Amino acid sequence: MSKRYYITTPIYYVNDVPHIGHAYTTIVADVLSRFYRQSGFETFFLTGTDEHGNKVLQAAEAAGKTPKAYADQISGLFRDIWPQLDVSNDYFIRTTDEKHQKVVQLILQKVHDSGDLYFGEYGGYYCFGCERFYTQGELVDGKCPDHQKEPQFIKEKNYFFKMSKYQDWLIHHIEDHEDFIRPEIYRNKVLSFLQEPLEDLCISRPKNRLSWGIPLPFDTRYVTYVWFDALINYISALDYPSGKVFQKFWPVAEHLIAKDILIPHGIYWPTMLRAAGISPYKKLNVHGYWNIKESKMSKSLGNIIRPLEVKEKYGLDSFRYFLLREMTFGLDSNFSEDALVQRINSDLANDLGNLLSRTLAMVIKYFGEKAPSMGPAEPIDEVLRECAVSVGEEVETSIGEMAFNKALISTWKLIAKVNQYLDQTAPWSLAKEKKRQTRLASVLYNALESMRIIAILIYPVMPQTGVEIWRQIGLGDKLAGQEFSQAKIWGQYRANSNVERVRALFPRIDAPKAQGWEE
RNA sequence: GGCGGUGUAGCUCAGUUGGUUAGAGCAUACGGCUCAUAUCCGUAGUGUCCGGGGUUCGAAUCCCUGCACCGCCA
Repeated sequence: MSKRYYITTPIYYVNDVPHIGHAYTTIVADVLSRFYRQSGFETFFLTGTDEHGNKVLQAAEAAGKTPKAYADQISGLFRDIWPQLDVSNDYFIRTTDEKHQKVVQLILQKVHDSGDLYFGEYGGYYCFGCERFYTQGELVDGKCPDHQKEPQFIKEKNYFFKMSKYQDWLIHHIEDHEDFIRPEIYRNKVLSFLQEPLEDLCISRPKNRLSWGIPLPFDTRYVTYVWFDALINYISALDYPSGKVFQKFWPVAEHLIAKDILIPHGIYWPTMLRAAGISPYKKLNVHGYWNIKESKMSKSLGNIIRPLEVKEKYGLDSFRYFLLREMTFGLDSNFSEDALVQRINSDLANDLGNLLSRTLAMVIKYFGEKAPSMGPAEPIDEVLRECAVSVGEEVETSIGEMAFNKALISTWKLIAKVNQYLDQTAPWSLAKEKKRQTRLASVLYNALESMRIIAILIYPVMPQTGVEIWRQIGLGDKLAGQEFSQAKIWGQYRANSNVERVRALFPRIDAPKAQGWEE
């Protein structure tokens, strides 16, 4: 079986503009797809927007627009931001796409035909703002906790999906597949949720109450509940049922989500797939939240981080590096400008940037832009080589485990090793001794060779920086085509390449450059 | 109220199935180098591992209990 990889982000709900949370999820997906592409996998990377439902309708009304026009606008914001963050998605799906709507109707019909949908009545307290029913216990002083409004008691007939029918199957599936939901903490949460009997899922909304949705194919008085609609994007984008892309990529599907949408992805979606006769996705990867100054990010606190503002101020690769280095996948992390500047100065400018700078400076000074060649290896060279090879393996393992911080820590172990190597071999001293020119060449070759490996290792996280290093050490512009495996083989750097010391990779940030967006 | 998580050096966090003087990075102090973005290398630390009790030859690690913060459910 050929190597394939399919990664999705959630489709983002268009009642909100892109913030750091969206950026994180999508950049992680980008890092993964770059890494797997680099490792010889045929990959498909999907993102998009979720556009139906009451909240969109309300936001549209508030903006004085039709829901479609409003959705077009916000969806456009998402579509346009990704290239600016070097996100290399293969496709962008919208739930208002005709192709998607048809698949939703197809699935609904299929599940209806097989008897897993039934028409029933439900009465309860309904908050129109939340577009959901509340139980008495959830209400605070009889009001919806989000909207501070009293929900109305409504009784209506709707279609229900027999989710409970698949409960036992799902429990067994999760128990039998250790990595189906990861990290483990979220797997346990889903399992504990499944300890209680599942209720059937209401999958319709009467049109007279909510018109902005996909009509049920078998009863046009109703539209589809947003989650039932949205989750299907993961297969409609692949041209389910007959698309070649679907055949190729669905068996290796991995979803990437934040913890707030664990239940729909961990429970609704696999049971829906089961009912529709489709195999479950392979893995659900769940990450935590970015807190801002120790508190939740929220519109009301006004502490929304705009990805493009961070990029503008500190550079894209610095931002991507920070996101991946700072968060332990699965746990919450803190975002602060101080921490970002700290990372930029110490990890990027001092360790990595300065390493490239000093290496190139010496090559040019002693060999005039023509990269030297490797001589006989001394013990200290062996130590460096072994470090590089093992770091390559560690990075590979860590990314496979979604441990991006560990992958970067390993890479920085190599960077530190090269700095130490230069210190111990002291090429500036060798340069003063005529007899030691061969050794001098060898030492600088090894430093350049290390930079070649480092460029490959950081490429998924920092594509521009990887390419920049590749270019400056004289290997051209084609880093993207390099196999990851080349990072684990020592001695691939081409002697006589024309090195070029263009500019500092990461300028130091001296003063607290800014107050600003996080206050 | 039920379930779960977290609480380790000034800061951010690692700590594998309980085992010798509890670790890393940053920040701090001192020393070295001078190729480099005043960068790099080396050395030095400091901790009632949230409190209390228990199991054990031995517990940050297991059990009970209390406190604080967080999350999910009701």
